[in-house]
Amino acid sequence: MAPTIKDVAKRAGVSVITVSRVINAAEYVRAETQARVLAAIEELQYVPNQMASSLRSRQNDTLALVVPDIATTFWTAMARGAEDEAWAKGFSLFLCNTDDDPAKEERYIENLLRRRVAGIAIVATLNSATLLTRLQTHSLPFVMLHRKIGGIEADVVRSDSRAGAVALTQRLLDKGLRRIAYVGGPLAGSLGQDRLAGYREALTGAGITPDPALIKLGLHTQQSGYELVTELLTLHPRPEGICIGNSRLALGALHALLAAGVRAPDDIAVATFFEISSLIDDSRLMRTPLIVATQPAQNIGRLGIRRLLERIAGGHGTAEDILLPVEIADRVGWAMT
Amino acid sequence: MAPTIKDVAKRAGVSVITVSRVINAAEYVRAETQARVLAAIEELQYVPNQMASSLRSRQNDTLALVVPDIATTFWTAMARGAEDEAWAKGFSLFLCNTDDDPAKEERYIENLLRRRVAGIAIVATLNSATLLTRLQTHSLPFVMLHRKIGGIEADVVRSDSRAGAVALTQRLLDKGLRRIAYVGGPLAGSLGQDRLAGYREALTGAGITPDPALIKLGLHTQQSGYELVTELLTLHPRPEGICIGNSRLALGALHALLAAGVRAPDDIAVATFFEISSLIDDSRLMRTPLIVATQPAQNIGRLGIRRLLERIAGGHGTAEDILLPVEIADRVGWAMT
DNA sequence: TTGAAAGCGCTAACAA
DNA sequence: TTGTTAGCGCTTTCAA
Repeated sequence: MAPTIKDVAKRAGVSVITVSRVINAAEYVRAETQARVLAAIEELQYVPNQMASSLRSRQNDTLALVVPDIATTFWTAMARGAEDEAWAKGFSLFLCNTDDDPAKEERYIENLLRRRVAGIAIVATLNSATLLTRLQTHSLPFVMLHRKIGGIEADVVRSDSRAGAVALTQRLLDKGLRRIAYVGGPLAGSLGQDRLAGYREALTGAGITPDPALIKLGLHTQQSGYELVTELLTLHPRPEGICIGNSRLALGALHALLAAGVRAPDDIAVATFFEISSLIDDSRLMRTPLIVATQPAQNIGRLGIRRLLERIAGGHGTAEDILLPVEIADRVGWAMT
Repeated sequence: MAPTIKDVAKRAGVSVITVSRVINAAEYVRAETQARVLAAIEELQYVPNQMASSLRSRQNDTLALVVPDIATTFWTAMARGAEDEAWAKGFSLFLCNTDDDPAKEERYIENLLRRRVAGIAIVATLNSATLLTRLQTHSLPFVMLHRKIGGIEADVVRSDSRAGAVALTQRLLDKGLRRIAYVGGPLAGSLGQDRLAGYREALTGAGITPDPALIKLGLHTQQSGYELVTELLTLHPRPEGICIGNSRLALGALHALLAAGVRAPDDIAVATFFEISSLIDDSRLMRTPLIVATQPAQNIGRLGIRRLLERIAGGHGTAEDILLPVEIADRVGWAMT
């Protein structure tokens, strides 16, 4: 049986509360007393029981990060940023992996409620709304990362998709291109909406009226990217550039160009959001020159936790929507990050 | 204030222990009583307090995984396997990120001891020995993943480095090559030793006496790989093939070949262990055909947790050293996984 | 099938 | 500066 605070107290000839004070680096302990207690702790190899402490003090230094997949670079970069920040502030981070599966997500949230974690940072799915409401019912502080869910009054930390899409499209415009297409996923979430809006905004700003025939929306899949771009290639005249809203779509798009013998950027220039490197499985694609918008995944995690801790500390006020800028870069081949 | 089991009991008109029985799906509760309790739980939105339960019952369903970096694909693949297995068995997994920094590792272990986690799966560093002894002192079950530390009597789950090195070298031999060099890291850990041993073994098996001049050992860095291969290229005659023990060394090696205008595999064939994709930052390297040994990261995580749970359940017996086979593949360009 | 009492290991609140 | 008492929310043990 592991020694308890009582054993230490007995050994040091003091009361348990004195030991508690030493452990918690509290004041009002004579140096000599403290030394005796520390010696007893050392002799008994005593390790305080965090659960007991937490139960009594109602203080918990555990946070949770809920992401779709801990094996995807975008999410792990975020997790890394979150972990660093939590660690720096003396908190531990529980990592939860939902696979975007509502059932798994729900079981995790339930688990976190039972653990009485101090707060949750979550990459919500569209089905998360009721779960998040549940958190509010239990007054468990949380922030949303990357994805903003409508109807929920809570802090969000995400990249500025609209500005990113504007910048990507602008790069194509700067090359003198005018017929610029857009390939995106479903408009269900704010991400898709913002990116399409950014594309339109850039065109309008350049005095171009967005052409509905050049806007193709499908699923967030490689297959979809392939099909949508293949459709675009049948147009006469063909688009001169394509702005793409998502990594998987981009991979499909590149495959479609390859299959059609269309070269980027000479025939059609490609500008795309890109989050993940793990899907690249074809070295021919890696050499396609692209304009890429990279999202500050690590910073989203870092600032998300920072905001969460502010909430926990009671820094109230209205919910904030924190937008971080995306970085635009020309890539000769893919650069993995 | 969150409702407690007491509140539920009052509302349902039963004793707290009856509520406890319902929560824990225990027997000896009349269906009608159970229904009343469940109704009360629902009405109060009661969520059991896991810390209180755990404190009293001395049962903890939390495991920990300690890895060098949660943002490196090899470790996250392992984490993913570990998480899946833990989740399937009804356990939660605490993910800890040490950066291979002994101070950080120690703080984490201390943290885990305080939390009274049920067990730890750890990718140990060479400095971990005393920490692991500490775990044994506290009878906290643990398994080592990927790296085997000498002098510690504990379960290990890792890939079969020796067999992997044999297979890589054999592939080069099968191409009819005879002058095969080896580039590896320090021999401090078992990994480096096993890989070098495998290389020697394959050569000896083919009737070739390993030539000390062809064996170059340095650090686990890209820089080291560059330097060692550059040295190899000054030999007359030059080696016809190189077996490399580590990803970073491999990247440096490829740079060296590129700089010297040596083409792989025509001039020199390269066979290498490869764990990470995140370091690839040069598209020219990606196109180099290689023979690659891939380690079953996810399975290491999965089986590690499985073994850990067996330990926790009291499946005693002597410590096992579980070796998983590596997969050897020819890669035309890099395939990211 | 249900309940009362005790206590897991710690800290808050107060007293000395 | 130190100690006493009570109790955090739950489960164990025993009794009914």
